[in-house]
This record gives sequence, C-alpha cells and structure tokens, in this order.
Amino acid sequence: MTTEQPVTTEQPEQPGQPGKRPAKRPAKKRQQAGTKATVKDGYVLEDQIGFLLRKANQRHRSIFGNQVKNNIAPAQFSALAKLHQLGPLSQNHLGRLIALDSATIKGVVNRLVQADYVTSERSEDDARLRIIDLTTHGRIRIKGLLPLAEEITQLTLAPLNDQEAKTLHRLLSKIAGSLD
Amino acid sequence: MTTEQPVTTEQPEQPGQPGKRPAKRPAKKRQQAGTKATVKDGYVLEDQIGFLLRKANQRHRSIFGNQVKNNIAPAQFSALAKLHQLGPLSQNHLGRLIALDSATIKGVVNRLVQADYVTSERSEDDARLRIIDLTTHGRIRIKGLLPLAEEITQLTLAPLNDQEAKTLHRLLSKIAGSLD
DNA sequence: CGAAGTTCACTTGTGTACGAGTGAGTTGAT
DNA sequence: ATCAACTCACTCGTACACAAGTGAACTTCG
Repeated sequence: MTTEQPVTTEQPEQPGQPGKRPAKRPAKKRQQAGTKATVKDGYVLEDQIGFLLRKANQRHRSIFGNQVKNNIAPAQFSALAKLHQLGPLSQNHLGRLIALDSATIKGVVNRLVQADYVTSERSEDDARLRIIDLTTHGRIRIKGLLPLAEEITQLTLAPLNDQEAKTLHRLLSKIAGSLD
Repeated sequence: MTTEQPVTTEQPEQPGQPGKRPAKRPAKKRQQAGTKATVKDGYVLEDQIGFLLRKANQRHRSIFGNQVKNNIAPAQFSALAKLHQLGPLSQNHLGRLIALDSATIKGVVNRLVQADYVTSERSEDDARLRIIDLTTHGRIRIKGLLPLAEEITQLTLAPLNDQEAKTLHRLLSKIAGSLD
C-alpha cells in the first residue's frame, strides 16, 4: 500500500497568496519548488481505511436523505424495520439488534414516539423493561419505506458491478463483525 | 465491548406477550424453522450496505478510541494530520480536505484551539479567512500520533488478508468517491 | 463603478454515537 | 430469604454530521 499517490487530491492552495483563489483550479501549479504536497508523507489520510469508511458512509447517508426526505433518519428507519420484522421488543434489545447503545436508542425511540410511529410501554412482567411496538401509523410508514431501501442500496453501490458489490458486502461483513 | 457474556445470545424474557415468542434472534443463522421473522422478509437489515458501513465504522472508531485514548477524536486527528502535511490552511479549506462541512469543522477547530494544538488567525489578505495553523504543541502531538495510525489501520483490517484489504480499499474508494 | 454572484465563517436546530455513572428491578447462588 | 451480580432504562457530557440561513468580504462582469 501507499505505493500510489492519489493525484486526485486537492491542491494545497497557499493561503497567504495575493493571487487569490479561483475556487477550482487545475492544481499542479504552485508549489513545485520545495517538494510535492506530500512532504512529510508516508501517511496519506486519503488512503486510511477509516477515512474511506467515513466517506462511504457520508455518501450513503446523503443518498438515504435524498430518497427518504420525509423526516425519517437512518437509525429510525432501522428501528422501524426491525420492529416490523420481529414485533414488539424491549428498548435495549431493539437497540442491540440495530447496533445502538442504550443512550442512543433512547433518543431514537423518543423521536419515534413523538412522531407516533411507535409506543413505549412498561412491561408487566418485568418492571424494568420498556416494550417498544409499532403503531398502525408506524406500520404503514415502514411498509411504504421498505421498497425504497432497495433503491438506496442500488444507488449506493452504483459505482460497482455486481461482482464487486458482492465482494464489498462480504469484506465489510468481515470487518464489521464483532466489535470488541 | 461488553465482551460476550457466558449467556452467549442475550435472549431476554418474554416481553409480556403470551403466546408470542420473542423471536429468538438469529445472530447470523437465517432461521429456517420458519417461525416469524421470515414472514415479511426479503428485507434483511443486516444485509443492507448502509448497515454494514455503519457497523464497520463503529468498529473502526472503537479501535481508534482504544489506541488513541488521550482525548483526541478521529476528526481532530484528521485535521492535525492534514495541517501537518500541508501547512496552514483556511478553516473551510481544511474542512473540505477532510470531508467536513463548515459547521462541523468549526467545532473541530474550536476544540483543537482550546487544546492548544492549533491557532486560528484572520488572514491579512482576505478578511473572511481564518487561517488554521499547528502550534508547536500540536506538531509534537501529531508527530507522536502518526505511527499509531498505521496500527489502527492494521487492527481494523485484521480480519482480512492482504489481498482482501487491498480489494476493500479499492471498492470503498469507488463508492466513497463523489458525494452528490 | 456597481450589481450580481460567490465564498467565508458562523449560528441554530436536529440526529446519531458513545463513555460513564445512577438507581430501580430481577435473578442466581448460597 | 438474602445478598451479590446483573440488566434495564435513564441522564450527563462530549463529539461528529449536516441542512438551512445570516451577513461580511471578495470577485466578476457588464
């Protein structure tokens, strides 16, 4: 790795330059004298897996937002989908199933309750539990949204062919696996 | 985290639902027993690329946190690394280079200033600009951290062999590409 | 020159994310 | 029966992440 340099990277653009900045410029002018932009390299941010994961996520979230618009965020979508699939679940359990910790699922459920997509009732069997269940409203909503999920996936994977998509899926599964 | 309990799968008690099994979550086993869960399938959250991306990101962030501990967050690290690589940059420009919008980079820079890792000065050439630059303190810090980045990447990619890691890198680059 | 358009930084508001800590409720082992 | 261990939900604090809007500063072009 690090054998290649992404020429695609942006130009550093001298900040103190009186030449001013035309937003987008053919790059590769300027600093040539000293060294390349990668003076103290060996470490190239753009090559880091973490950076790529974040960018990929960004793109997906952007696509999701474009498709879903109507005020449902990704985590909320996951929660509704899970409830639709499995039926009533305790709050923490639901959170675990969609990889949200108890602090985060709390906020997600709050917003879903507020939107009248789910109910949150104390369990009779175990006074600690809060059972989350879809409302009719929520059930209708998620049913309408599920088809969109397909499209979102398609769009996200658009730059890849089928084979590549499958591979990506497999590799991501591997590294997403067990968090510990 | 919260390493696997001896109980293995959590499998909580009945959510106060007589006659309704709590859908014994199949960790990764597609239950063929046909009880529920399979009914409205076709949509499996765990198979969605977005979910995988989020999980993968979670794992990376977790590893990052374990390695870096000392109060530097991923975005802050990226910012310092970029400044170290390219020298002083305007705030927005820096943000663009590490894929943070202007609202987000503001917060990141604020925290870096507060930690005395960077300075933020108005440009003389362009009164709109805020030039962000490393302090000596910040330069030392990032220099000490860069080697860790290597390790973080290694750990994140640990479940993959070299070939797979390369492939993942390539495929992620493709879908992370242009946000629009 | 001056209007139009752009970019900059900043703010507000919302939504994930997670560590750490709390207290009530439950269970298992003695 | 009881206590230790555990789980549940909750709160607090911090850190991204982005949409949308503001006003000042700069550029371009007519």
